[in-house]
Amino acid sequence: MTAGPGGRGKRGGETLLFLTDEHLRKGIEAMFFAYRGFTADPDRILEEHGYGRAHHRALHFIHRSQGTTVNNLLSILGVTKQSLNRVLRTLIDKGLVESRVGLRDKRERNLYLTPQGAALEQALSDAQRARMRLAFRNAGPEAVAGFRTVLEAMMDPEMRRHYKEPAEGE
Amino acid sequence: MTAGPGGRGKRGGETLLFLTDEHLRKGIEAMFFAYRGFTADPDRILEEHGYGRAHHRALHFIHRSQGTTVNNLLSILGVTKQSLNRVLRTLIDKGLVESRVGLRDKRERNLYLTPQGAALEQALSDAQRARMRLAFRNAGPEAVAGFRTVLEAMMDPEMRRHYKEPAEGE
DNA sequence: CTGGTAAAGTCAACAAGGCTGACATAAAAT
DNA sequence: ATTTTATGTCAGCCTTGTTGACTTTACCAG
Repeated sequence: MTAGPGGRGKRGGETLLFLTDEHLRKGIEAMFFAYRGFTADPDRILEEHGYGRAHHRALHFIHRSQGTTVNNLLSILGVTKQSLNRVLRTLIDKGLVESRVGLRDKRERNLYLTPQGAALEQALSDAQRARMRLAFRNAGPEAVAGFRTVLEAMMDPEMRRHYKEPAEGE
Repeated sequence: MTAGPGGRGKRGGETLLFLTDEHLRKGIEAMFFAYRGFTADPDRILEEHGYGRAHHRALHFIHRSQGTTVNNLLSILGVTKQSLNRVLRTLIDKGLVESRVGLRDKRERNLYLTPQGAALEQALSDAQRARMRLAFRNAGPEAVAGFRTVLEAMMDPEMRRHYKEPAEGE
């Protein structure tokens, strides 16, 4: 039905793409299985501490942009504030995250990792990076570049923005 | 504001392969954001029909290997039989999947998509393939090869087996 | 034939993490 | 002075994962 032939006669040096449904199905399954591997190691660590994947995501993005606001985190994570709040509350209660009243705007809360929170984030991302480092090394530099290029093309534009501008500049 | 405090410099041990922590972090975020895009389109369709992502996965792998057994599906999906059964039951009740008693082994159930199930699977994978096709086309053939190589290296070995041997040959 | 094992299905209870809706407070903006 | 914004919270619901216990049916080995 959807047997669209690849970019036949692509301009420039681009060779023709062989985009059969079968080819694309393999790509789909690759995403599925690889994502499982991608989350497996952190998941194991999180479980030991009684946290979940949602906590990992919050820790990650707070670490990436220390001092970020709740609203910014919401738009990156794409969940409701009630959902994020449940996670954030436990992180704050357990002393992994600190919430400081905003300086310019006192309605905002600026989020920071405490030393304890930074330690867990470190452990999680060490585990995740270890697997990715191995994968990258086995695949080689060109494959890595291709990997990044395709993933970026697969993002929603909104998310691509968050990806390319890690800062909370506004 | 882009650089957090104490950003562990770009002096990882393996500088030779440019695998800095920063580089790896970008890879991690690429996976996160891209996976969201990857599931976004099917999710929308599923919601209209009152199904969830778990139903999609079941439909996908039954489609891929028509006649597969419940046990095989369990090992691919990596969930408990109670969890799968809940999903499978609704798919069978709603007439999307047919469960036939095994021929060689009557304890087994061989799973097939009904015309109705095949139609939904088609709609879902059309949507998912459309996005992937665009991403592949924009990225070019070399990037696609790299993408596949890295993802495969990121899978757990067990899952790599399921990935490379789509049949249920055991 | 019989006892053990395997495949599938089911019930019950629970947890994580999404969601909606309603509402409260403080601070900023108009 | 009023409205809007940022945050937080309560309550309830849904999906999808988990454990544990148990049943039925069928295969298989002794």
